[in-house]
Amino acid sequence: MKPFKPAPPPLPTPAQKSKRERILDAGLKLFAHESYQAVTMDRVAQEAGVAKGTLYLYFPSKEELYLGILKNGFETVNRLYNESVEEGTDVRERVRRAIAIGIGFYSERRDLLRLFATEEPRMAEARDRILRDRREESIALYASLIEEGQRRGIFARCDPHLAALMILGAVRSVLLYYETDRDVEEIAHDLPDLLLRAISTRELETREMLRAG
Amino acid sequence: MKPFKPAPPPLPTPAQKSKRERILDAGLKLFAHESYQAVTMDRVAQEAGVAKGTLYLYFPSKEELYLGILKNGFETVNRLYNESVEEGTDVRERVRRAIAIGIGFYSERRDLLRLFATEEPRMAEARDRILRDRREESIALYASLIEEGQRRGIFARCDPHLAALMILGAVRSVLLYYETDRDVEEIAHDLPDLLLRAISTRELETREMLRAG
Amino acid sequence: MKPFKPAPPPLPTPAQKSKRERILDAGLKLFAHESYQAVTMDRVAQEAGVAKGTLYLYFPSKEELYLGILKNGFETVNRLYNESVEEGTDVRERVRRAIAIGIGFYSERRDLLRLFATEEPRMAEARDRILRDRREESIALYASLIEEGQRRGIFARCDPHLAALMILGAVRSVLLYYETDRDVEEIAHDLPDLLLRAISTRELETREMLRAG
Amino acid sequence: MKPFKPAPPPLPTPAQKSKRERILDAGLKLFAHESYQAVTMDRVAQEAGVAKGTLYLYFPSKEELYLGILKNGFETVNRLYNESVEEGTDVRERVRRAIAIGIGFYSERRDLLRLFATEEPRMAEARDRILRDRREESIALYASLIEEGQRRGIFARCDPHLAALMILGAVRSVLLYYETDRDVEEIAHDLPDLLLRAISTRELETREMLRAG
DNA sequence: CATGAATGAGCCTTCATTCAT
DNA sequence: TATGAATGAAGGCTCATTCAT
Repeated sequence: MKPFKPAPPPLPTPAQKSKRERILDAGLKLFAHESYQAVTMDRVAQEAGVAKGTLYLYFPSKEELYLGILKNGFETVNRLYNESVEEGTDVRERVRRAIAIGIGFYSERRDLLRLFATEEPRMAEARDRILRDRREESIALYASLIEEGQRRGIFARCDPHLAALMILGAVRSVLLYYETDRDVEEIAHDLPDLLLRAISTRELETREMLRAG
Repeated sequence: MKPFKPAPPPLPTPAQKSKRERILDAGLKLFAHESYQAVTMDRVAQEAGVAKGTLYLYFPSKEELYLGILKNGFETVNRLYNESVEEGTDVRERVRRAIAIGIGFYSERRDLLRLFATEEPRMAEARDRILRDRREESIALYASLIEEGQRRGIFARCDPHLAALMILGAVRSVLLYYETDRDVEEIAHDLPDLLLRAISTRELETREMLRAG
Repeated sequence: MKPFKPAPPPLPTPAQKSKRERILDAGLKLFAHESYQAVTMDRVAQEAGVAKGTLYLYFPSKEELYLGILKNGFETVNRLYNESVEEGTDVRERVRRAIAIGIGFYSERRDLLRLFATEEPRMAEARDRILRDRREESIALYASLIEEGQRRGIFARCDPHLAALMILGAVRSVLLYYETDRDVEEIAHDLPDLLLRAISTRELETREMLRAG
Repeated sequence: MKPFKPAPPPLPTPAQKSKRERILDAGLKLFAHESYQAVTMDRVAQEAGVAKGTLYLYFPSKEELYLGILKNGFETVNRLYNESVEEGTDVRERVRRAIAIGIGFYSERRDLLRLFATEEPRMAEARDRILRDRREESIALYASLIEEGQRRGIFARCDPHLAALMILGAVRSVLLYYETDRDVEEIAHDLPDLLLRAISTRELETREMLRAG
């Protein structure tokens, strides 16, 4: 998958970032590629360019550092996500956009994706809860969109919860494992297509097909 | 999700199993629920009912034990999977069956599912390779089925690789997170329905709909 | 033991005290109740209401801070002790007064008592020396009083050094562990009685008893 | 103070002792001379001639190791003390013997003495409780002897609790600080003399003096 | 084959001390 | 003087691995 924007806007150089940000960045980079236990505080400190003790000025423990990274990631996601959302369009378009935004967003933030996607079993109560909450939020979003579409006769009768899980799983899977040269924009177009066909009523689909020629 | 078969065929009791099997079982049970690093050789030994030193008679290291569990799991999967496959039916039916078998199989083997689904990042070269190989095998299976269907005009024009990832991701997602009272058989029916609609040509679908009434 | 004076004369409020005094007070309070190593410079600074760096403006190290507290304590003891001493009375009375003053003094200064009484072994050469010097000073005081009494035939023949240690140990023990509702004044009367009987000649004692009734 | 027995019976060589005993011995030696926090597990291990991990096979934590040493010490004390006690003699003799035994016992076990005598503030709830219990046991012993003596008219009217503390404090003080060339046996004779005179009735004393010449 | 006591490298965390402001 | 963020050496504890029995 080719990244959405080959050249991201120049980020502030490390020197401009706060220590806290440097630590969060360093942690994200490491935790995204290695298991919780495999990442040592020594290496986080080294990667962040600070002394080990400094980590503990900002986070009381490794556990809290990890959770801090997670929470920080979610805040980023939510902020950027909310900026991208447009209301008012029809349900099919909103589903399409939700999927496309997700793909575009994470394709630029591989580390965040890996962090969230990692199913590290029972790392900690707190971590599990955060991830679970996040997941359920997403499921609820898709499920409610689907229910709305069903009420309007646009989406076929099916278990909205099941369909929502299908969508989420498909997106995750493609983001993590789709190794290809195709542009992200294309994927962000094709995958929603596939998924929308799965849940749309035939009637509508057929009509669309006819319209499209 | 209600389990497929409430009473599985009586497995050999621990006493009848070889030491190696007891160790593999114990390891699976533990690694499925806790991170690699959180599982200690002490606890594996205790769970298996053998002395710690004995583990090293069968596996040269913790790493190899983990890989052994993984490999053993795949052998089980492959053996049982192959027993279930029936050739000759049409492509749509084969896709449906592949999905349904996957759901049925793993819904009875939660530990195995968790072990495979756990994306423990970069635990080790070897481990990653095994999981990746496994995944690519599955992708290839679905992709080739889809290509076949496309050649026969049953499946719509789409990127078979992308569609295969969609299917795998959807199945994984539903298996891991679909918390419901519905029977597994129902899920194993509904999810393939959704997924097949995503990839089937409209013409066929419409015809089917008409046929179905 | 009930304190000697329920309401001590109003001490200068923290605001009036110099930084150095505030640090010494804070340190005394903490070191009296926790081991040297358990007291952190952070907490001393917090308790004193100054920044951590400020501690190092007044004391070059934690060790020196501790010694400073010790020395300051001894200066206080000596100053107040000297104020209380009255010369000229007979030996028995001077022994009695020495004991009583010690009891009265420390019963009002529990923190100081705890600090001196704490036998933190080998904390440091310097500290040990200070405490040892202090102890030997006290021993010498009592021993010389006893010797004087022996010369005058008032005290029985015994090892003055041994008797001095007995007195000091008894006072320390009672101050630290005598948990009772009796007034300190009573203790400061009864304990010297006991100790004086231990060292006085029988003849004298008997005579006194007769005199007392 | 010259030790009671210059040549103790040949102790089992380190090789004969169990690992647990070696660890307890090493710990006692270190904790007796340095504060709890100043003693590192590394040094205990080195002193005991075992690897650091081995300590944790026998004691779950440094804290428990310390308490183990304390408890072990008390068991030793109690066992040997009980062996030395002779009943039936008169109260004065029993007090004298109690003191003398204590002096003799600890003069041979300086490390144990230092460990018990160390007033390390608030090291831990558990430790404090053990030492306090121990102390109160001793106090109770002496107090009850004194009360018995008072009932029989042998001891003078005084606060038995106060007198008990005097005795304990005196013994502690002499054991810890009496640096002299005199034999322990002599001390073990002289100190009880002093202390008994403090609590005995004059009448009796006078009679004794007359008897003695 | 089987055992489990012993080992010691490695990690999280603390805290005395420094120094730029 | 005063501050407090930053440092990094050191300590308690874990656990994979070994090996004598």
